Amino acid sequence: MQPETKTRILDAAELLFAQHGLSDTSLRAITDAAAVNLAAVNYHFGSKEALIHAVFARRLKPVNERRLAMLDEALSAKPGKVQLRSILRAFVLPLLETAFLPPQENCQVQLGALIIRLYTEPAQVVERSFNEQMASTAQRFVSALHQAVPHIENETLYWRMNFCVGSLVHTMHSSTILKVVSKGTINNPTAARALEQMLPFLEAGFTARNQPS
Amino acid sequence: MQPETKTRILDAAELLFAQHGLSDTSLRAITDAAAVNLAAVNYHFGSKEALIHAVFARRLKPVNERRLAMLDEALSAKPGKVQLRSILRAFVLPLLETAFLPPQENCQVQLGALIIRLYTEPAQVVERSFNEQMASTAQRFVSALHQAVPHIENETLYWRMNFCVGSLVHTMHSSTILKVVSKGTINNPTAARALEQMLPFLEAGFTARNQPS
DNA sequence: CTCTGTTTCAAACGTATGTTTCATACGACC
DNA sequence: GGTCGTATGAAACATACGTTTGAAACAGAG
Repeated sequence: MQPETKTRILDAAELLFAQHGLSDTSLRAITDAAAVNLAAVNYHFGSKEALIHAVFARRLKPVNERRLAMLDEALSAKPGKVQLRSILRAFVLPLLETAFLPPQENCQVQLGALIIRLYTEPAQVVERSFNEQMASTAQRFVSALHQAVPHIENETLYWRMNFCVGSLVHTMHSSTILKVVSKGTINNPTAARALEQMLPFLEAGFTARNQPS
Repeated sequence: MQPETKTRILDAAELLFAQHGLSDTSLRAITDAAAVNLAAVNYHFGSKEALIHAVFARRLKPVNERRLAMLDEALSAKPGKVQLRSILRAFVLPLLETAFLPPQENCQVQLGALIIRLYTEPAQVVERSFNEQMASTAQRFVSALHQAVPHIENETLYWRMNFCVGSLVHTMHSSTILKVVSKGTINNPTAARALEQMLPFLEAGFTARNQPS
């Protein structure tokens, strides 16, 4: 028995989904890349839709677990004064590090491009994956942020959380755009580089007062 | 002669592309919605790919023109001291106002969901549209920002520009996510509301110093 | 070895896709 | 009114898709 078949499919599917999108990746392309039989997908996963769900779940689950672990640590560090930056880091770092992970031998994670699919492919396929993995996580971070910057009203906090997610997702996805706009100055951004650029930006944004323009 | 056929196709295609994605929208679905013959698409546009390009060009061109016009105004207002916020507004407002436009009679613009496709559908189809419309615009804004916040080094400016685009794109796209996370508090965001939330956030982010964490 | 449950394989099924074809209808111009 | 370039129409084309089928290969247990 080769239990590798399932993971081989997952690896190939993840890469191709990230590169070409969910709909533009055929099961035949996946099974060819994985060097398995076409019928293996339906045998092991049941359907293409179920495969998509499995691909996302495999990556998002550990990321969100690490996020919440870091958040707990950030919240318990100083009971009185909650550090804004450590909360932001807990939200941002696990995703960035996974996204900018250098390609492994068998399985090259392409989380950035993959996550974009979560936000674009409109079917319930993806909405389910998102709600399961992300919604509760986001809720916990919002309430943590509320402690860190109590002078910011709730609605503004939601907006800024949204901006934060946008910056994060876009950073993971479009390092190519970054390359183009910077005329090649920024070539191969690492997670650490992205982090040290991102945290001051977000921190300043979250503490800003909403003075009228 | 009905010149409306082309625009009817464009309108239907734009709506369906935004809702279901480029690949998941068939020409038959478009022509059915537009109440035109199936062959009309290939007759008027040549191919599905050319139709996609036309759909994007129709919306992005006026947005970028307005952006550059507002940027010129912002730069010429005070020759000595360039206002950061007016630059950011020039970059953000045209897109937001188009994205949050209430649905018209014939043609309901869905620019937010549409733009996401630009960043996701990886084919050269879309890359061409992006490069044509966006690259030069971004360049001009970066150099304008350089005047407004001269104490920020160039690489950081590129990163922040990227964060800005991410916040913008994500805001236009995921008003539904905003609704979910805010538990319904934020229901139907307008362009003005998004703007007054976004500008202080971005302004603070752009002026922030990159102190180490 | 035989039997049983699991996994692989080649082939086929039905359907949906983008594109093309060719005949018809329309509208302006001489 | 006849003619020509443009536009529409119904139908067909070839291909690619997700899924299913049924037989073969394989594993471990009795």
